[in-house]
Amino acid sequence: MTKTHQLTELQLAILRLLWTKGEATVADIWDALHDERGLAQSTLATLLSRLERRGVVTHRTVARQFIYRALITEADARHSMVSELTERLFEGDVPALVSHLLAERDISPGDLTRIRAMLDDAATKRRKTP
Amino acid sequence: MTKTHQLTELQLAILRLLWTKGEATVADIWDALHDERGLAQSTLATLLSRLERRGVVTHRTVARQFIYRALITEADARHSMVSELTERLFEGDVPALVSHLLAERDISPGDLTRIRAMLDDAATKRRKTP
DNA sequence: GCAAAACTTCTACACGTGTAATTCTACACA
DNA sequence: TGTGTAGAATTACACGTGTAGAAGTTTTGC
Repeated sequence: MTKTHQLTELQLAILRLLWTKGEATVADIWDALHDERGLAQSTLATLLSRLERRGVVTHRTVARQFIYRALITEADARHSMVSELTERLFEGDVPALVSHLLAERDISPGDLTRIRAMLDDAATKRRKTP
Repeated sequence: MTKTHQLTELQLAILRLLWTKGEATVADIWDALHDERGLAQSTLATLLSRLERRGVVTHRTVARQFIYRALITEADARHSMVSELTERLFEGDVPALVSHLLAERDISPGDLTRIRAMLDDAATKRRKTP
């Protein structure tokens, strides 16, 4: 999965369902999404088949019903989208992105603590697994 | 500047020039970009006028030549794009994004040090400016 | 056996983006 | 005064995405 996957909000909403459910039919996805989004089933069917053409999902057929499944993991998606953003906006400079995150007000003191803990953890792991 | 600006790579390339130069004509931008991208001036003119329609740039006219200037700052762009990504991919959980960054190993030990220093700095500033 | 239900597939349209040729316009120079 | 030219405006097309109605197909309930 070396390719870079740029995914829109709606595409991610669909993928999130597939990631949590493992597999889902168009009807399943419609059930989950149509309340807040009010989309037609045919809309979702179109989206799914386009995602399949892109190699992001696949399906098997059971009783002539399509059961979709993601071909990329959430980590794949996160990795390619975060890398892309870091590249585009911070010339690949990860600390610059972190700095931006810290400078923005949308991070609480508790978040700071959590981040520090992760940092310690990461440093420890580094030492053990070089 | 509350609106959310999603910008593509090419749009950002143009904006970066405007941010560093302050102002630029289509020809200026063409000079800077056409080597690696090989774009026609009319392409850039189209892009600029679309960005102007979106309120991202503006221009003044001097000797019937358009001199463009960005209406949003680099910080604006970073803020809206990073927020968008954090929302889309991490349900707004900033530490989760940082965690991802740390786990993804495209970060060197030196980066870890830099990040820790920034963290200390941020914590200090917090205490002073609550 | 036939009609309704359940799915998939086809077709269509609007909008943003990348891309650029062509046309329009106004000024400067001969 | 006429014309070349520089730059802007117009027009065009392909592609991805969101959106969905319509049409086709297979099952199944009566």
